[in-house]
Amino acid sequence: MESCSPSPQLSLDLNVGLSPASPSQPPLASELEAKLSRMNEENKRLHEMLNMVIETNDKYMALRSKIVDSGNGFSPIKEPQNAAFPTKKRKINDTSTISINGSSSERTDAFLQKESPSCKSFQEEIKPKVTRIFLQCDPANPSLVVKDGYQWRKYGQKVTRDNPSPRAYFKCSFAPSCPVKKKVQRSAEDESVLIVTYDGKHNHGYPSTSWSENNFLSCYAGNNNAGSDVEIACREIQNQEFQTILIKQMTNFLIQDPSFTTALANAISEKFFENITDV
DNA sequence: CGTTTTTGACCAGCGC
DNA sequence: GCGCTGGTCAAAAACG
Repeated sequence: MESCSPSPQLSLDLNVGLSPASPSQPPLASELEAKLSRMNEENKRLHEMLNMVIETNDKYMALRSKIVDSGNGFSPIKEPQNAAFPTKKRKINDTSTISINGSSSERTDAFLQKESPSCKSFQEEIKPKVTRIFLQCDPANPSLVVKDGYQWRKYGQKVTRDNPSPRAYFKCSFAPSCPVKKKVQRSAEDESVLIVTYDGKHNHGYPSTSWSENNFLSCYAGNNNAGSDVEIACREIQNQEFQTILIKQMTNFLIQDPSFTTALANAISEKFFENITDV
């Protein structure tokens, strides 16, 4: 995953050790090892970034539930009755929702508003135990396999009432005692969107391999060119524009959540009044 | 031959 | 209690 290295450093490193007189000479083993170690470092870095995003999300969820618990005038909003997650029969666990889209933030926002009109990404009474992720994937590919770095064993598939696309059920098979399950289903409204619901928490470390992470990233970037998707995805993540979009998208989630903005306003005004009363 | 996937059957929760 | 539905089980098939 050489393209995942920070680009200025990469362009320098690639020329190290290459003799100008023999440009066609194959790279030395030491160079390959160096590249491999750089790739591993980059994988770690990306994984840390992913964890940071998840952590930030969890912190927000915890903050929100505290605000709701304290009776600040926020009422939990029920899960919308949408096609992918009907609520008629089963109690749906509180979920956090993360949308991952490599191409367009507007598209994801529009989808979320369409898919979950009342939730608009974070408007639910939420515990971090269940996480829902929206993935942009190739609609022509019928596979419900989402490579996210963990090992999953499929144990069931079911066509649900309100969605013609089957829902696949997976258990984490990396550790025999790991209780984590996930459900994968295409959105009834947009077949290019996979809805992945993670249930539970892994009781083992992240089985980090460059291959699995690369595959997750290739799906993450929503790119269909199998041969070069990893490189393109890595380039996209390194791309400042991509990171800007990611930050914008996270900011939009928070801004669009009226509960969050109200809570923020309350917190600011509280602090403001504290200062006034202190004087 | 071990692992994974498929798929029909079964179970449990919920509304009526 | 009954029927509907989502979730899980487990045997058979497929795969590497």
